[in-house]
Amino acid sequence: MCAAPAKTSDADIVAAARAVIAARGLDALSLQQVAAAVGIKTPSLYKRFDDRAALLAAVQDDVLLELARVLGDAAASGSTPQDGLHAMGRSYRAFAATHARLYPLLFGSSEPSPAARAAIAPVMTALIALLGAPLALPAARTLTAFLHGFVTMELSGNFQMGGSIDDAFDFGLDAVMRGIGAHIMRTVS
Amino acid sequence: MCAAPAKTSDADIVAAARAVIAARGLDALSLQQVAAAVGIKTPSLYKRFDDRAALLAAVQDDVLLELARVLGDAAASGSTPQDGLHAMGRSYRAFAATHARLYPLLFGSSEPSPAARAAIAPVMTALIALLGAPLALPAARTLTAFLHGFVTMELSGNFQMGGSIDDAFDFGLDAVMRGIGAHIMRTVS
DNA sequence: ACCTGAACACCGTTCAAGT
DNA sequence: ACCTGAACACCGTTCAAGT
Repeated sequence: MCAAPAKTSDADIVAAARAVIAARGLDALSLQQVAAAVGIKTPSLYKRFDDRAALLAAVQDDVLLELARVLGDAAASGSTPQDGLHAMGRSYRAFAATHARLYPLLFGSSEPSPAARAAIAPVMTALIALLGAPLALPAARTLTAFLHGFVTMELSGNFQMGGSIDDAFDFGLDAVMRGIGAHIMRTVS
Repeated sequence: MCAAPAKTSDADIVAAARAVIAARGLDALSLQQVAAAVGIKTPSLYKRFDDRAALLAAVQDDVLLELARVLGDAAASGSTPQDGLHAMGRSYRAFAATHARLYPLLFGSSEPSPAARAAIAPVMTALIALLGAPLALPAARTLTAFLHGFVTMELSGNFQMGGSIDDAFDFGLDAVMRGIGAHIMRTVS
């Protein structure tokens, strides 16, 4: 029933694709390189992944799961929800810097994935503890929008007016955290 | 000296490329389509633009100049710097929604362009008036990071947890504005 | 069941040749 | 000066054929 033994595996292919993207960027990824890296020919990839987009989605999941672990660790490192959120914000930026060429992949596709849910879960948990359920969702969107926007612009070189980008991030993270907190103060009073 | 009269112009080519991207998206753009739209053959494009990237940069400039005008109008519509900034934030999101498939082009390249400077100029002016020069730069980066991140995630369909995205944007813009203001209050006191 | 060679329709880009 | 035909080196994808 198995005349041709498998030369590789789904996980090997994902790892090879991830390595190519990490080294040369998403645009430079070709299925030929991935196939060659795992020792098969290009058409064989289609036995395991529907198309290029499906392979990229698998790599995206792989990276998102790693991000979820990093953010979970950061959340656990804080003694208060505020501390945890601050640590997650800093870890997020550090993760993006470490995986600069992988990062654009994270927001490429739009289908809801368990990996994406896992990545935002610790943020939601901390915000629910801090602000309560009704405000946690818009607050999470505000925080993730800031983090994603900042990191994207930083990695793309879009901060071109000089000054310290580290300082801008610290300023911005503080401002967003305070803005979120100020809002609950005002609506509660 | 001019044996072959020009069938088209740089501006025509940029307009055609912009129209294709607006209709079908950046990934679907091919130089063949652009050339056909202006009535020439593909290789002729290389007499006017170095390569595909140069053409995209020209389209990016075209869109950025339009954005600069929209933001300038919004800034002028506010009677206070705060009002102007709020209006710019809302106009920015509206601009992105109207030009959804063009928007990803704006943050693609990283070379500093006069058009990009023109687009952020009204934001910087309002923030200098509001916070003073030293804080204006990190505040501008915080605000633009939030706006760009929010709009990117919204357009990519990355807000997948239900709830009103309009409400989240209003909440977030208020929070960021308040966070920026709160910071100056604290450092000034 | 997994892999491959060959083919298809497309890309961006170059360049000698036309007018 | 501007345009074109032909060619080049690449893509992603399909499919019949091998084992």
